[in-house]
Order: sequence, then C-alpha cells, then structure tokens
Amino acid sequence: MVTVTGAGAQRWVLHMDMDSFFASVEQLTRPTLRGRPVLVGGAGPRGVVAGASYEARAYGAHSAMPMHQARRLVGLRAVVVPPRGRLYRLAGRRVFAVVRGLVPVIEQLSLDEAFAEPGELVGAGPEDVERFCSRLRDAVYDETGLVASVGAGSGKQVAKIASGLAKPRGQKVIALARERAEMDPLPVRKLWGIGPVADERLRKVGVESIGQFAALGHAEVVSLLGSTVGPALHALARGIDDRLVAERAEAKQVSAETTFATDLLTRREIRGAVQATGEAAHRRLLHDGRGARTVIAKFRKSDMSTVTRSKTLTYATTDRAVLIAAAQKAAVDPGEVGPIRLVGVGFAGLTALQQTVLFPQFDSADADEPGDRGGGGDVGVGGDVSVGAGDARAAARTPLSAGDDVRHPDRGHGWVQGSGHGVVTVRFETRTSGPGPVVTLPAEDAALAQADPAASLDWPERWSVADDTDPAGAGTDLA
DNA sequence: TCTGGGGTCCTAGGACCC
DNA sequence: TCTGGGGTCCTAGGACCC
Repeated sequence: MVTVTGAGAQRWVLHMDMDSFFASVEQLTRPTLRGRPVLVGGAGPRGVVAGASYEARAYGAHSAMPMHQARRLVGLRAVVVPPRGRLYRLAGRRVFAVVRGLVPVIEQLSLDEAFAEPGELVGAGPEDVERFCSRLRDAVYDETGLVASVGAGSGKQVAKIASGLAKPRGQKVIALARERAEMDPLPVRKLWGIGPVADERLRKVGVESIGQFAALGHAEVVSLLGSTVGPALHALARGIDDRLVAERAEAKQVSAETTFATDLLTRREIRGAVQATGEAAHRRLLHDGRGARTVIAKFRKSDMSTVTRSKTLTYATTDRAVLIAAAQKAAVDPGEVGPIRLVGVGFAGLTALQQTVLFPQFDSADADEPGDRGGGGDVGVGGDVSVGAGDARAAARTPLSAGDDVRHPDRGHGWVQGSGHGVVTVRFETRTSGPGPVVTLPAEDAALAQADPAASLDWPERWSVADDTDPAGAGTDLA
C-alpha cells in the first residue's frame, strides 16, 4: 500500500504512554495494592522511586525521587515494593502487541511508551483522530487491564506533549490551528531534549516558555545550546518536526550497574564489584545473543561525577572470563580517584557471532532473566563484595524477602509481604484471583518455592508464560 | 538521608592511514 | 625537511530520556 501524501494533508502522529506503568502493573497483579499509595523502587538508603501510583502522587511522591523522601511524604500508608523488571517487560510487550494490531508500524521508546503514525489518519480531521485514540485506549485496557493516555499532533514533539497533558486516563488531540496556543505557554523544559542544563542556560537569558525559545534568533540559539543540538531543539520549539515514525533498531549496548549502600574504598572491593556486576551484564549479553568487542567499566564517585574506562578487543566474544578480565583491567583504584558509590559494566560493539560456539558454557545462574532482582534491592551488597561474589551464592536456597513471588502447591501464587524470625508472611493473590488471604508460614516450609513474577499476571488461567526472548510468542499469547 | 538502572546521542581529542 | 587535509577508529565525558 502506497500512500501519496499531498502537500497540504495533515499528518497525525500519536504518542501512547501508560499511566504510572510500574505501579499500575503492581496493582493489577497484587489486588490488595489497588487504591493504595504504592512506591516501586529500592528500599535501601540510596534507593529512588522508579514508579509511584496516583494515590502516592497525591502526597507529592514521584519517580526519580529518593525513596526515603517519598516515604516521608506518604507516611505509614506507603507500600514499598521492589521493581519486577521481567513482569513489566512482559506487560509492556502485551500492551504493544495490542497496539500493533491496530497500527502496523510503531516506534517503541521504552517499556511503556511508543509513537505511531496510522496511515488511515492521513488527512483526517480531529474528530476522526479522537475516535481512533479512544479505540486504541479501549483495546489496550480491555486486553491488558492497563490504562494508557494518548496524545496526537502534527509531529512527535506535539504528540508527546499532548499525551503528557492528557494524563491521567485521558487523550488529547492538538489540531494544527491550536498548536501555537497550546505549545507556546508551556515551560521550555517540556521540550523533549531540554534537560536541567539547557533549561538553566535558557533561564539565564530570560527564556522560560517554548514560545520565548521559538522567538530567539538562530545565532543566539547556537551560542547557547551548540550548533547541532541547538538548531534541532529550536526547530521543534517552532513546530517544525518532520521526524518519521519507524521501528527502533536493535540495542547498541547492554550493561548492568550497582549502587552500593556504602562507598567502596579499596581495590579489593572494586574487584569484587566489577566481578559481580560484570557477571550480571554478561547474563544480559547472553540473553541478547550477540557478542561484544568493547567493554566499558563505569565508576561513580561520591560527588556523583562518573569515570569511564573502556577496552576494545580484537574480536567480538561472549566469553565471560575474557570480557570480565577486560573490565578488571579498566577498573579504577579508589586510592587514586576517591570513594566509589556505583560500579557498572557495559558491552558495546555488539555483533552477531559468525562462528559457531561448539560447547557453550551455561550454568544455572546464566539462565536467569537478568536484572529482575535489581534496582535498589541490590543496595547493601557492598558487604559481600569483599568476600568474593562467587562463594556466597552456592547456598542451597535463597532466603525469601519482601516483594518476592512465591508458589505453594495448595494455595497457588503469592508474594512475600514480610519475613524474619523463622517465618514468612505471604499474600496469595494474582491478577485474576482478586484480593487474597495473608498466610504466615515457617520459613523452612519446603512447599513454598520462588516463582516467576510473570505468573502473577496470568495464574491460574495460564501456567505457561510467553518467553521473554520471543515477541511473536507474546502476540500469540493474546490470541 | 540527597540523587537507581538501563539506555541513546553528541562532543572532542588523539592515533593512524592515505 | 616541512606542512596539509580527510576519514575512521578509539577513548572519555556528559546531557538527556524513561
């Protein structure tokens, strides 16, 4: 199908953004959390909020806020749960499988956000676009139980701003005739690409709104924001945005990073941290399926500045020992650069491996979905690092901790609300069960097992969950 | 008790080759 | 012996996004 767009035909770009996605998935799969102020994120001293339900936002909490601050705002009603990345990825795939059913090409920006440019809307009027947005939102809600807000406009920038204005639980169509009136009064910070630094620079010359920014001269924009970024943002501010909507390319990098509850001070601690974080990154690399040529080690100092060191190999590989050795070679010495709060290991130069690996090394740890127990939940590992990461996890059974998914042969799927003093308190409930009972069990109860978080989305209707590596599987799963 | 984790893109300098 | 420009790759740092 070829669509010839006449010069005057209005182009409509849609931006869909899920409402408080992480918190909504928690409330969907753990029904007792519905209506309550939920904070998703690490509970450690350096944890931040990754997602806040609207009930929590009512108290002033929001994502990226330090968790202790959000807790203070919300008070004792707050329910703090660790992020379940695997579950959010699964839910996000299902959401966009629904969207793809209505729009063939979408540009997914993150787990919960995407652009679309439906061919059938070329030249359409605002009422048609409104109807389309409603259909989209209804379809997503009906099939996933999750709420999306949608914005529409003449380009990506306007669509994205519109979806922001539509939240929560809404949609907003900005017609061309209304564009200036809607955009110009907004803070310039709302433009995609204007962050704290650019905002401050503009503020210094008295520019606070998109309209004021649009009115600046070209030379002034270049001197304030640079010769590449400046004119690009300036064009967006003036409503010039012909960027196409296209499927995203494969990721260019995979990485893992860990912030420690207390700063690392010795080479030995750094070494342990690079090993553990490198193993986590390597699991992601295996999951990705490509090999890496460049290894990046990243260190954040206590003043929040970062130091990165990279090593490029002569060939791409998935060999864990080779890759982690390169990361170790790139590691800094806290004695020289100062205390370190974060250690990261990343792999770039990703290429499909041409040669076949005859005997792939695969132990059970590698088979885990990476990053699930991540977030601030890992904060506190600092003490273990000096011991050497390999030893401790040989333990027979990982102790259950708050937020974990569990399964019991008689009671079904549930989640740990608390543990300690030899007992575990479990709430047995899933999306389909409705609010469930709390049961306190001996911590040693052999019948209680760690479970796949994804089961909380489906159990007991389906035990099998779409495989994480297979988007097509997620699609058929919906059928 | 400040500020996570997983990404993308841009800039700028130096090495190296033609 | 001196003086160049262009292209590519590598490295390091930082802004910005969700």
